[in-house]
Formats: sequence, C-alpha cells, structure tokens
Amino acid sequence: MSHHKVISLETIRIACRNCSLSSLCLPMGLAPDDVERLDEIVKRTRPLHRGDFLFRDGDRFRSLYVVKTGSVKTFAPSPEGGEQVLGFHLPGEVIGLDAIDKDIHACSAKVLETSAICELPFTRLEELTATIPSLQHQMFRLLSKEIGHDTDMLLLLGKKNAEERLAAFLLSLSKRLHKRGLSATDFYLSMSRHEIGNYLGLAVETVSRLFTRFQDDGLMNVDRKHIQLLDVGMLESLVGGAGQNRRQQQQS
Amino acid sequence: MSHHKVISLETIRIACRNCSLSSLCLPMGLAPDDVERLDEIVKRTRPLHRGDFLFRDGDRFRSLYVVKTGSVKTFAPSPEGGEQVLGFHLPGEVIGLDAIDKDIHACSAKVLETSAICELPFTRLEELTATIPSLQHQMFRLLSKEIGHDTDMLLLLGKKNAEERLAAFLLSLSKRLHKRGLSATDFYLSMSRHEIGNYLGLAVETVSRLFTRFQDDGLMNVDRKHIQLLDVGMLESLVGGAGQNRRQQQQS
DNA sequence: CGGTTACTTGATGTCGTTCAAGAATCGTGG
DNA sequence: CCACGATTCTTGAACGACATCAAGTAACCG
Repeated sequence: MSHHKVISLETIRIACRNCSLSSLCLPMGLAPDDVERLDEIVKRTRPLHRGDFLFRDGDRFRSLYVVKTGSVKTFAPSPEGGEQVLGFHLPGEVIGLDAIDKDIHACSAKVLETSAICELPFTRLEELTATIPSLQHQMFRLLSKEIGHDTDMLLLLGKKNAEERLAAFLLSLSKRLHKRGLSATDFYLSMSRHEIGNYLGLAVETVSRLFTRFQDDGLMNVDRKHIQLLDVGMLESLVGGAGQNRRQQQQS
Repeated sequence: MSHHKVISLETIRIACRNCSLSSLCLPMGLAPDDVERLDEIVKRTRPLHRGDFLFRDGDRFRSLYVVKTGSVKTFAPSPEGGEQVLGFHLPGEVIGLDAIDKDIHACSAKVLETSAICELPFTRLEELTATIPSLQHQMFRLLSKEIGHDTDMLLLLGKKNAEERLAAFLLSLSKRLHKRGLSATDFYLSMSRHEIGNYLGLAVETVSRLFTRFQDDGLMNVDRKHIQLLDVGMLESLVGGAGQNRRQQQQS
C-alpha cells in the first residue's frame, strides 16, 4: 500500500509539538501543511489524574484519545457485574476506535496515573481524512493494527498458560515503552496485580505467585510496582511456547 | 456520526446484484451511482471448495474478501506449530482487515465448504473511499466493528467457562445466519469439533461432551453436523453468566 | 497512626485437559 | 456397492493447572 508517497510521517511526530500523535505518524505519512491541519483539530486537555474517566461505556462517541504521557486502562462490563480489562494504553496509543461502529462507547477508559491526553474530535478527523488520502490510509492502518493486537490477545488467552501470559505481558510493556524512548528493562507498573490478572484471564494470586517465581528464577526483579527485567531472552523463549507441553491443535 | 446523510445503504445490498457487500451496506449508506462505482471494482471469483485458501499467512495483502455463500475460517500459526482459529466467516462478512496495517497477511483463510467469495482490491477500494465520504465512514465502521467482535471474544476467553463459551458460539452463529435470512434454529456446522474447540480455547473432548449435555438438557438437538436449537432463551441465560459462580474481578 | 486496600503465601478444590479406547462416519478403490 | 482404512467424534477415567478459600503482612491514605 505504498501508493501514497507524498509524505514522511516521522515529520508529523515532530510537527505535533504539543501532542504526540505518533500513532497517526507512521513510517510514511503526511505533508507538512497537512500535519498543520491535523494539529489544528487536536484538543489538549489539562492533566488528568488517577481514577478520572475519559469516557464510560454507554457514552456517546465523540472523540478518539491519544495518550501523551501516563497510562489508561479500558475495560468492559461483563454480564454479571464483573469487568474485563481490555487493554492498558501507553503514550502514543489511541483509545476509542471500537466505538466508531455503533457511535456509542462499549467500554470505559480510566486513567491509571496522572496523564496528559489529547482529544481528537472524530467528525473533524473524518473531514480531514476525506481530504488527505495518506491520512485516510494511516487511519485504516491504525484500525487494522488494533485488530492485529486483539488477534494476538486471542492467541494468548486461547492457547497460552499462565507463565506464558505473564511473560508476554511484561515483554509487551517493555517493547512499547522502549518504542517511546523509555527503558525497556526498568519501569513502573501503573496497574494493580488485580488488573493484570483480569487482563490476562488469571486470578490475582496466580499473578503474584508468578512474579515471585520469575524473580526466584532470576528473570526479573520485582519490588512492589517497580519492575526490572534481567533476562529478556529467557522471557521471550518462555512466551514462544518453549515451555514444554502446550495444547497442540491442528485440524481438518 | 450521522453527518453523511446522502445515502441509504440498504440500497447497496440490492444494487450489488452479484455480490453481497452488505458489510459495506450498513443502515445508512451510498448514493446509487456510488454503489455502481463500488460494484465495478468487485471481482467475482469462481466457486471455491473445501480446503482452498483465500490467502496464507505471509502473503502480500492485496484484497479484502467478502463471503457471498458458504463459510471460511481464518487461523494464525502459533509459535510451536499449532494453530489458533481466529474466526468463522459467514455470508456477508469481510475477511482480511487485519492485514491492512503491515500490508502482509498474518493469518490464513481456508474455505470450509463450497463457497462463493467476492474479492475487493484494496488499493482501488481506497481510491473510492477517498472520493466518497460516506463510503469512507462505512469502512471506518467496518474496521471498528471488527475490533468490537474481537473485544467480545476477549471477554469470552478471559471470563467464561466452557459451557458459556459454547452457548455463546451457537448463539453467535444463530444470529448471524438469521441476519442473512437463514434459519436461526436449524443449521449445519461447516467446521469440525476440533476447530470449534480450538476457536473457543477448549479441547475437542470438552466440546463433544458439552454438545451431548446440551442435548440431554433439551437445549438443542445435535446430529453430527446438523444443529437444532430448541431453547434459545435458556442458551442466552447460560451465556449471561447465569451459571452460578463466575470469577468476579473488579479492581482499584 | 488506624483503617483500608493491595499484595503475598499456603492449603484445598475443581473444571477442563490429557490419556485411552471404542463407535460412527467418510472417502476411496476394488 | 461394499469393504477397508483413516478421520472424526464420543465417552470414560485420571491428572493437573489454576481458581478458590483463608490468613497474614505490607503499603497506602486520610
């Protein structure tokens, strides 16, 4: 799909002075003045704090949100009053894409720590994408990428055991933080063990036990919310299903 | 997002004489001549047969595919050689959206029974969406809807037990078939028990046992691949987590 | 500080997997 | 058309990974 050669999108990340729209700023991108136009519709919100909601499930869909700094979790109500944590969103990541279809949010977004969030009014964004083909393409890619992530999670929940899930989770955080110029091996968890477990389809106790086990095995250091990955290679091989017996399911 | 009032999209489904593009033909939609233009880029492929591939993981992404009749499964290779079934695709449903991002297919699509499939060359589609705002909006919705489905699956795999998963699966098939004018209570499964299990994160044996149990409980009749739902209401309440003890996970 | 919430750790239970074997179905060629 | 082997499906029995239950400890917050 490299038929929109017009632009270099790293540009946009730089151009977007006040807001890191790097999600829309993929490898190839936008002409400088288009960047300007995109930048114009971005609303900067004052810093939000732990517990604040970006939106709640049932709310009318108006905007996409881009995490600038901090972190946000999204979660959906499950039938009997529980919650399913759908994701943790780090700087540069976009929230709200799932609501475009029904024009209503099906999940809630809650700020995990003091965070800066940009708001992108969707109707205005759509007007822009209609005018700028390469931006349209970036939007398609963005939505598609989200589907890809979900697919990865399906594989995780469908086929991996507790150990593999937690290892994958840690490596995912690591990679995403690193992409934003932060340390890949030394970071703080802004979410509780409970939330991690919920996200990974595990009980809190299991998460806790695994953390201590990983530490005992010299894979990482855990001190409260402070994480240090010591053996990334080993964690990766854990995820890869190097763990002896996994359910082998080929069919037809 | 109802700012593109131009069109009625049920129109398109009718207008698309040879191909059921109802996925792009949502409640509100396209002007008749736009429909014509969309129709022009659709390639009709000769009927495909059980075992044929639409694409394989690693293939270059060129087109989206729309199931006209029959059914298709998509599946991704999991690290150690197993597969994760990602979805079963019935008439009217679109395949390949996850490949837009990387321009490479990350999963394979295999035909489950003799099927008619339409091909939509993506670059040509993108040219159209750039010109027709309402079509662009439909595309955004389509991608967003896919994310919503995945989200539902995450909740299923993360929080539901075997019984709830199978019930949800049956009801999902039922609803989707019904939407296409087929019976909601009497249908044939084009996929094997193994594939169902893989999709739902369960062992074949568990699926088999549940089918017999559901039948014993008078919820349905199962005869080989032939399914008759007898008590849809009861199945729905099963899914809803009416099943006694579910993992309650609220946090923070 | 004192109370609440988050986290850890151990003991026990259970749902679903795994192992094993038989039955039904399908496909294929004589 | 029937026989044969190969799948697919079903059913039973045993095991195991993770959940649940139950305390106890440590951090957080007003």
